[in-house]
Amino acid sequence: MKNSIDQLPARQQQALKTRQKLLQAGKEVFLEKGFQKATISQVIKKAKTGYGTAYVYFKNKDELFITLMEDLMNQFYEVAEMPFKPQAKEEAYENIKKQVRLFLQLAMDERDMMKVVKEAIGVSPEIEEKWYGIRERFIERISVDIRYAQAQRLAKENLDPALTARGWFYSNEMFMWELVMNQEKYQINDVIVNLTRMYTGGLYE
Amino acid sequence: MKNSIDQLPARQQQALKTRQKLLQAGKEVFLEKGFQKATISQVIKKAKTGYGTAYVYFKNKDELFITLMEDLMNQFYEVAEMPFKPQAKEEAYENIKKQVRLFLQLAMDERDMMKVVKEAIGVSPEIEEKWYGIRERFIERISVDIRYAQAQRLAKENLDPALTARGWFYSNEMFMWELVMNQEKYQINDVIVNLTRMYTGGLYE
DNA sequence: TGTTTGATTGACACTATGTCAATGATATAA
DNA sequence: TTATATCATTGACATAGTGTCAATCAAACA
Repeated sequence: MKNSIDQLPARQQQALKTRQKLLQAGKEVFLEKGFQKATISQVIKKAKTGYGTAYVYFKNKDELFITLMEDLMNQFYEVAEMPFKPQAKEEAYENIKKQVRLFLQLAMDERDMMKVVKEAIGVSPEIEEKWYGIRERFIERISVDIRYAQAQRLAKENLDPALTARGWFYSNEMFMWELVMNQEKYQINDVIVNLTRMYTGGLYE
Repeated sequence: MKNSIDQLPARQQQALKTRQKLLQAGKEVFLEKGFQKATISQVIKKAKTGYGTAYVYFKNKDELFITLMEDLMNQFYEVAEMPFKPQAKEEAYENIKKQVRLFLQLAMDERDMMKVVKEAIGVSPEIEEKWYGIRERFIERISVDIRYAQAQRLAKENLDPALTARGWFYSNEMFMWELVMNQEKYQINDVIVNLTRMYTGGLYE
């Protein structure tokens, strides 16, 4: 149990605690005010620290938010890495549906936070970059899956894996944001079924 | 020729001219600095007017930018309203390809401005709203097209027109932004062909 | 106990916004 | 022609946020 928090020197303990207070207060303020309207003053007030203290632990508002996002983003990375080795078209269809559901469900489980994330992506280049990392990870992974399906003669070979993966993820991502911002508008299941049908079979007879 | 600019009272002429100077200066500043880093001070300096003058003609930076966007947005509306009455699957495929090309081409022709638009969408709820208007117009129009194709027995009837239209537009939109931000990464033709193939025929055999 | 180290702090300099009372120039009326 | 009304123009001001830093305070150490 070396390095357990409660046997650190009291000074470092205190510092850790201050940092935690700032993170907790930050989360509350971001959820309440949104990203743009949240200010450092509101955070330090809620955390009961001095103004300068926030800047000791975080370079600025963006960095504070990125730290708060990290957990959530790691969960997305996990979904992106799901294995995919279908032996038949039907199995592929089911696998795909399952991954779409996990992706959308994760976003909906963290809906309040995801709303703030969306706002933050638009405002802060650093946070946008973080999200692009997730996106590219998904697309890379889906590309691999498509190449695998093509090798198995399940998928059409005249489609470019990278472009197809990208287009497919874009639809998923945008529906995700739509559901996050506008839960009531669509049934999550309808979205999944329609997306997957489109992807696997196309629109035309 | 009633109301032609040069027979208005000199005072109104002057006012019009001031407004134009602000718009021109605004465009230059936005293109040079981007949306967030553009300031009213930079604009009025370039327009050679007093600080307060900008606020006489525009409520704030957002309104000034929206005025500058208007032309461009109307061009998108025109693309959205393109007619679509295919008699056969091949004709549908060609029609769709044509519309995708117009959409992407318009964005690329106004690439510098579209970069700023993208940034502005993320920062300003009013501007985001404007873009959502365009998006919904496209989706509405595509939904109609899909229903038409379904009625003609060209398109699969087990797909929901509204959801399918939305998913399809999302792919197009996101590729558009990708091309705008990152021209060199993809060949515009490859994108069009792959998107259209996916949409009409799906990924799986 | 005295000294060093590092956590904490708020005042400060800076940058931007949006408002408004004053100014100046044009149109109108006498 | 002159007086007056109208309205475009203006920059100083109040406000609100950011990020920095020299000073302070308390724990660790010698």
